[in-house]
Amino acid sequence: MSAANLRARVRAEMTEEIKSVARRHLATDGANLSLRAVARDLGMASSAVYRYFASRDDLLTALIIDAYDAVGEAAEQAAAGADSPLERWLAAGHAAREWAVANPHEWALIYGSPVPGYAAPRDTVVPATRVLLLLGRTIAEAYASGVIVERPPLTGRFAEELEPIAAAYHPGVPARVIADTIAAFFQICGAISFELFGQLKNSVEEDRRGFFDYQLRAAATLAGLTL
Amino acid sequence: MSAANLRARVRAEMTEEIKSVARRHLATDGANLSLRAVARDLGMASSAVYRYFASRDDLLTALIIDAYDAVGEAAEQAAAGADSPLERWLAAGHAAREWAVANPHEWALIYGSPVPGYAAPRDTVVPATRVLLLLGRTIAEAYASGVIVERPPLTGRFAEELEPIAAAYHPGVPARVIADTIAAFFQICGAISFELFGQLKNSVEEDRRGFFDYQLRAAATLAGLTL
DNA sequence: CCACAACGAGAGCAGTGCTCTTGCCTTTCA
DNA sequence: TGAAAGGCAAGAGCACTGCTCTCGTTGTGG
Repeated sequence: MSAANLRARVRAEMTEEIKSVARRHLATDGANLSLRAVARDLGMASSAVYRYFASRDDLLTALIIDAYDAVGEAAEQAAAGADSPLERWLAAGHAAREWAVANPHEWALIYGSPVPGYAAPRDTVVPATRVLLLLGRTIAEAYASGVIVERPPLTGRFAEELEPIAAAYHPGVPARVIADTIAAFFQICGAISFELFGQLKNSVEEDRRGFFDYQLRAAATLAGLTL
Repeated sequence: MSAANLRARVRAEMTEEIKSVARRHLATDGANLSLRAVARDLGMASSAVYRYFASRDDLLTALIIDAYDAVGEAAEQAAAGADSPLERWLAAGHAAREWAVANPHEWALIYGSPVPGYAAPRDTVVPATRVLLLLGRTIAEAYASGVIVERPPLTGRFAEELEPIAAAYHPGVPARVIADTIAAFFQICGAISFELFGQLKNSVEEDRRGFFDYQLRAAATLAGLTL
């Protein structure tokens, strides 16, 4: 019993340790981290790592899922402490950015260019939607209490694709509101990525949080939240 | 004279050919393309490539500059054929997206995660700003003719960082208008990246152009353009 | 015409992901 | 309790990588 659990526990600890070291290597080598170097850091043969992850891509998948969950968790935690939709929106956005600033390479792993030759397995789909769903819920709640700006309904073929999704995740909320939330989400992620990927160099260098706050409020307006 | 040009011409052609093959490899291997494989495709020794590019990063830099110029050129061309600010905005945006869809890996190279260990040299700065500057000019022109929505001026520390930049590139245009244009630019790039990086999977699959058109108009509103 | 620089090829170094074999040691079950 | 089974780590090995160095060759400016 406890003996049987020993193996499993050791295995789980080892798996976590590998991921932890891999995350450190992510910071210097990005997505093409070296499995051999990770193994070296752990004082084990590279082949031994394959007992825990079938391939380097499998290790990456694990890191990706963890990253989605971490940023989702951070945003949800922050949002839980706010009591108006706008405050929740701002709290979630700032939390996401702060997590990204603290873990830039993990952000790049999930919102940056896809790793070449790497196809995201199904396990990543659900964690990947956490932040967007949180924003969606925030807007849905605001819509229910009538503080979302009234706008004409969606037109065009893409509306037919978006409507079932809107109905599934946020029943009762018009697809138009969801579309605007998605647009706002794109803007937020774009802002974070541009900052992290160094595209803000030589422009806003000091007050990046303030700049992001401005962006975040613009996104809120875009989503229909009345400031 | 003509003999002197021979070497130079052959060198220029060879350089272009290497870049061309490298661009093809970019499509399958992304930023960690193999210099050796490129050399093999060209029927030359890998060491010979080093006569043209000092390192793989140098090759990447050349590709990055070309990519910035290509998307900038595409957007400018499209914008030139439009005669109202809104039309110019939409034309530039769609042109950028279409270029990105046609050259997804080059888009990833310039707007995706930074290549680990790669520091963008100064040569990339100017081409990198072409699209944003085009959008800025479009909005500045609209502002001059009075069709930009009037909004309160910027506040906060970042405003002081943004004002000199706004004044330098678009004199007479308030920093607030520039900030909103940047926000719109972030949203556009975010929308393109999300589409290209596969994050739209299982949502909008068919009418992506229509969806992007919606995003683009939302961005225009964000920038203060009256639809 | 000739010294020189540009050039291509090949060998070589240190590193990579991944596989396969070998031996150890824990778990499991008769 | 003892033996079969299986998880596990290690090491060798394969084909690959970026990059350097050396060595002949070839085009070029003085």
